[in-house]
Amino acid sequence: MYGCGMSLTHALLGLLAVEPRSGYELTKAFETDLGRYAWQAGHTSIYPELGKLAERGLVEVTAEGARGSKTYTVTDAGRTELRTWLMSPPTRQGKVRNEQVLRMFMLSALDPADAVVVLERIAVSTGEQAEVLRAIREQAGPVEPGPEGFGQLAAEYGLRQFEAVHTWALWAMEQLREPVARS
Amino acid sequence: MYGCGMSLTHALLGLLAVEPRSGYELTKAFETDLGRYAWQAGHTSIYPELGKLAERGLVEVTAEGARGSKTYTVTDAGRTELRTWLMSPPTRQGKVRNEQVLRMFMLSALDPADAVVVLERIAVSTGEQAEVLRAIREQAGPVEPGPEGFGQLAAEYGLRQFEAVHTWALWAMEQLREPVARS
DNA sequence: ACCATACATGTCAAAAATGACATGTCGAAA
DNA sequence: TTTCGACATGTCATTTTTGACATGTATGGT
Repeated sequence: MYGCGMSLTHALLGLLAVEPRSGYELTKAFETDLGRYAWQAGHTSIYPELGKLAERGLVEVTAEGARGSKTYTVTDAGRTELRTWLMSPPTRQGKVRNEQVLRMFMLSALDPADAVVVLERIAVSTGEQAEVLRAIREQAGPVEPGPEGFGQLAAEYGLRQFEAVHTWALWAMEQLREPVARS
Repeated sequence: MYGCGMSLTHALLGLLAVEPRSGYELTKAFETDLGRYAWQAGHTSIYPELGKLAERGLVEVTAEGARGSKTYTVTDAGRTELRTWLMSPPTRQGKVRNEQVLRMFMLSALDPADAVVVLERIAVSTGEQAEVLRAIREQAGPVEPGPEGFGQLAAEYGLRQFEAVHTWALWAMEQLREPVARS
């Protein structure tokens, strides 16, 4: 009976399924989009988890390089485990923790004037981040097959997410500024 | 020096700022939209946290009702703490953990045929959930001032989120089905 | 030769979260 | 009247996560 906090396990398995990497490289991956939108983790949880994964036979150390680096590769058992997780319908909804979204939900604790200030900041921030991703998309061109293509899928996901929050924030400000509509 | 996992603290403070509630009612609140999109927590973390909040003078027990229930009310200090948190610009990006989004990022570990199956499921699921929220919005009418109005803001946020993921999933399926565009 | 920086891995105590267990109340239906 | 389910609060051992600390290597600049 293994514990149920399997998400880090699968995040690691998923990254290694694309290509073998060292713990250090995996840590870097969590500092980009993956960690920003999907799942954050630091090296202090990644290294021990890699050890457990190796014990369970889901990954293997296939090379040791300079500066003591160890390259991990996913095994067949690991691939099976990952596919099972991805293909299984999410029975109970997965864990969700997002501090930014929490702030939005807590807006009701502010008076409307303060809420508008916070919404304004959200609108600016998401607008900028969407702009960055749009620029990246232009450079990349059409979606190609293979791992890079999948990366573009994730980037597009992030872009649409930011755009949605951006327009929502603008809409919400409008609602708060406009006094209640009279009949 | 208090720990830095302050999000549950502020979630509780924010809920109590709208109206006084018991631990049980707060737990229920985390089982709805708040827990689904923003921050999940069970009663086993809520009750101890309420105790700590009371110790720090941020909330008070203002009534004890039937079946041993205790109604907590936020104090002035609690309101100040909450406002400080909400109005402070998010210096380093907040913690993010979302199992669903993680699955989307890990799609690259599947072959395109399997990925399309998963995307299909996401599209159906988000489409349904968006439909539910749209129905709720129709019943509720225009956004009004006060706490209910803010609740509508959060609902609209959820709706737009689902719509964005829905159209993204459809788009992504299109990309995967269509073989690479020839020049 | 020295130094800063990025590379690279780890431990460990403390804090936080989870799941299992435990206890008891109140109202309504059978 | 008894039993069921919702109400209501809690503990506790285990697991998970974090932040601080610790160690050492290769590279490029000065």
